[in-house]
Amino acid sequence: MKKEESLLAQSEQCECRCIHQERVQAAREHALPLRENEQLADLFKAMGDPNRLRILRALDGEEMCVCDLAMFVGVSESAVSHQLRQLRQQQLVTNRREGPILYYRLNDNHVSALIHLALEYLREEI
Amino acid sequence: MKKEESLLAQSEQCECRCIHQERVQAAREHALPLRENEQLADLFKAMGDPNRLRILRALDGEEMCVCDLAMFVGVSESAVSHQLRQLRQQQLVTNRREGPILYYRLNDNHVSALIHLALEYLREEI
DNA sequence: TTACTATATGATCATATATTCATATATTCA
DNA sequence: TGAATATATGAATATATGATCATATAGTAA
Repeated sequence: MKKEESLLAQSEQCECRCIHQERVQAAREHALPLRENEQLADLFKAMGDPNRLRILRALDGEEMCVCDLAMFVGVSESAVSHQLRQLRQQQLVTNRREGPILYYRLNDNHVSALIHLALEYLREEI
Repeated sequence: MKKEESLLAQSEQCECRCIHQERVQAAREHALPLRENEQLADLFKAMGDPNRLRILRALDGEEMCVCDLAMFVGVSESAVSHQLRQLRQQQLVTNRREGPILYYRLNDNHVSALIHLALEYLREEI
C-alpha cells in the first residue's frame, strides 16, 4: 500500500467521539464529488450578491447593455462590468455585440427558474 | 419640495450617456423591493459555500448531529456550528433536541429542490 | 453540588470580495 | 490615420467571511 493510500484509509476511520457512524457513511455515499460541489457552491455564490442578483433580475426578460445596468443598479459601469464577468464565468449570462455595445441577457431560463423558486421559498418562510 | 425629495427626483433623471432609458425604467418596475432582494441574495449566499452546501446535501434525507456533520465535512465542530447558525438564520435548517444532542434537518424540501434545480442547470451547462 | 458531554458563541486572523480609479481594448466614424 | 464611445481589466483598498482557539451554555449523570 502506498503512503497516500494509507493516509486516506486513516482519515476514513473514526477517531473522534462521533455518534452516528452509519449516517456519516450514508452522507459520504450520497455526497457530490468535491469538484461538482464546488461548482455548485460557486453558482449559488454568484447569485448571492445583491447587485448581481439585481442584474440577473433585470436581465430576466430583456437584454440590457452595461450602461443600462450601471444606471439601474446605481454603481459605476466598471463595477457592473466586473460583476458581469463573474456572471459570465458562471455562465449565468451571455452577451451579443452590436457595434460597440454589448447586450447582456440571461443564458438560460434555469436561472430565472432558480430565482423564482428561491423567491417562493422566501415568501413562504417569512 | 424638500431637499431630500429634490435629491431623489434628481437621481431619477438620466445624467449619464445611458442608452435605453425605457429598459432601465422597465427593470425598475420589475425589480424586487430592496429588502426582499437582499434577503434573496442572503439565501443564495448561505448556499454558496462549499462546506455549507455539503452540510445541506448531507441533511437531505437524514437528520444528523453536529458531531456527525463535523466528521463528514472534515472541519472542527465549532466551524460546523458556526455554519449551522448561518443556515438556521436563513431558515434552511432546523434542529430538534434529544437530550444533549441536537439533530439538524432541512427545514423544507424547497431547499432540496433548489439544489436539484441548480445541479440540473450545472450538468446541462458543462 | 461537581464532572462530563454536546453545542454555541466571541475574538482573532488570514483570506476573499466588491468597489473605485486609472488604464487598456475594441468599435465606429470622420 | 485619429478621436470618441462602450466596455474590460489591473491595482489598490476597505469590508466581509471562514476557520480556529478559548470560553460559555445546556443537558445528563454521579
